[in-house]
Amino acid sequence: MNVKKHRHFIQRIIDEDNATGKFDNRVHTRFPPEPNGHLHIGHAKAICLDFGIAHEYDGKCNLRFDDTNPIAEEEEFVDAIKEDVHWLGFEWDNLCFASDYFLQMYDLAVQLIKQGDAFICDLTADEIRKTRGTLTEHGKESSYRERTIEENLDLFKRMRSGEFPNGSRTLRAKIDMAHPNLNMRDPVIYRILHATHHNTGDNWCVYPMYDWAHGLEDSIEGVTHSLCSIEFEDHRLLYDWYLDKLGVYHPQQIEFARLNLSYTIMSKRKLKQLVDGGHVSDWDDPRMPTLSGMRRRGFTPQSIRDFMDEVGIAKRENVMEIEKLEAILRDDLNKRAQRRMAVLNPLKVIINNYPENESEELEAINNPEDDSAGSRKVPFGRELYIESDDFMEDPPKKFFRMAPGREVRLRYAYFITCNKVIKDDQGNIIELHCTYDPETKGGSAPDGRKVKATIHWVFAKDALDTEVRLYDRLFSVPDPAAVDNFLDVFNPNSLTVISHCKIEPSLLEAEIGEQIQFERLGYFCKDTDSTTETPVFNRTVPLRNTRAKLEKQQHGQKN
RNA sequence: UGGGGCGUCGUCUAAGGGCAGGACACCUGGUUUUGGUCCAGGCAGUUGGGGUUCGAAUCCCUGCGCCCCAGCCA
Repeated sequence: MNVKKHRHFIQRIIDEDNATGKFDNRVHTRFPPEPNGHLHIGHAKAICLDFGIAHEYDGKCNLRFDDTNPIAEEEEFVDAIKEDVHWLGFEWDNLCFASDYFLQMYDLAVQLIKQGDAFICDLTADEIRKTRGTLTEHGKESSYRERTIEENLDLFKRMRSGEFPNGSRTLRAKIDMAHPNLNMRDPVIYRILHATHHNTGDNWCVYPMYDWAHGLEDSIEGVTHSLCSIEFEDHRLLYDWYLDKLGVYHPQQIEFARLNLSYTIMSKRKLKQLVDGGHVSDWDDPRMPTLSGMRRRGFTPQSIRDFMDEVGIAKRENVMEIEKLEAILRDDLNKRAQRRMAVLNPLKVIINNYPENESEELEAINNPEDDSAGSRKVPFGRELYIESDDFMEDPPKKFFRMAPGREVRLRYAYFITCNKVIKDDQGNIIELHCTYDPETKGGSAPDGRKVKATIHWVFAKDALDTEVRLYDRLFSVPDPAAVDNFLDVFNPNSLTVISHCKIEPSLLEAEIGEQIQFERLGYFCKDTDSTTETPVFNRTVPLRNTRAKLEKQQHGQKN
């Protein structure tokens, strides 16, 4: 029992800090999204870490919007992010906005100027870039670097009051243009942006840069461990420099590797491109790796949290296989989803020896993994629909399902045998004539004879007509981010819409988003696009299918 | 080429001087009224070379490889 759980490097750091009393044994984290798009599965890793650490150490975690760039940010995204964090199962201690600290940040910038550690620079963005130097060459100091403190103070005040146009001046830290870390070469602290901010409106026309803002946000909120992704490692030096120069409370930044998932992308910029370009319906398109998309697709928050436990926390670059996510999803869904029967591609079956105009109700188990889910009645009669894939007129060796003269079981119903195949003019199979054995009611034969297959079905008279949407991976290659143009590898078959599917009538009561297993097919949920006339179901994930896998392998060998 | 990081089964991740373990994937077989679930078994790894040590994935030295940084984005 009592298995010693592995502690990842961040937990070890915190354990050490608590042992030495570095932060008075407080643990306070924050999840700091920029409201410029929807959260995705990569953010879920950070959310589970930030909130998980706080919970584990009986500390606090803030939800903080890092809203320092009014051009990219929207209120709509603030709401979406809050909804997603809640849905994932977390409750923040404080709801914060970087923009609430704009005045404090401004005052601290004034302090920095007064200390002689910052100056107003009149160089254009282009000139700053050209004088920054390169990876191997030093930069050149700005000609405005030695302005007097008084002049800097005056200009900064006038920048704030709106006297100057966008891009005309910046406030820059005075550090070292020869520094090997490019972030230390007199980085910009404030830029002029005459833009309306979602939170502060037109109160400001100067906005702080990330490096300046982020450390101050952490400091103001009393954050102890500021967890961020690995690309900010280079920025830690500057994070520390600002906090030290200012002499304010100094949290510790710790970096970890972000999550990558095969066959998809995590770049918010690219996801936005998919939305804006109409390649997907919206941020919550069920194919998207966004939390809103995954929710609509039918993922449970539990499955995402379980996945993050498997992902682990480390610094090395990683790509999780999408198959692992699906395995964990199925594991969760298998336990919680009720079973129903649905036929995606209907083939009519007529049971000739079943009395016309009669029907009966048969008992079906709702979830074999959960006795408490009970059972239901499913209607049965003379005319049924079965999956057209479940019949082959001339079956190959390993095909166990229905074929002429072969007896199979209709799940929870009877054994039936096909004795006539009806075709249309083009030779397509349109109907099967069968006989049933009344002695096999419920699905077992009193004489003990066996069948090789059990197939699902729906009673034609009571079947509901529905649309089903099948989803496949968004991209056709494992690493779409590595391709020149990721749109070139967008999977054209990522969405397949099937109409006139037949589902059992009990599905009328399904709620939007409720997870259901369509027996032998996969896990599905009712989509928000459903209307009273036409319910729409999303396939969350197919069942594992060794049959299809084998067929695929055999097919691959032939070619 | 400057700086910052990272190298353990195919993929993720443990082992922090003492039997290289787990999960997913893959392969066998069993159970089964879902070709699902479940059960049993199998395959498979320490970036190269030196050194320290009774003992090295782990410590040291030295190669090699990969990732990030030259936004007035975050």
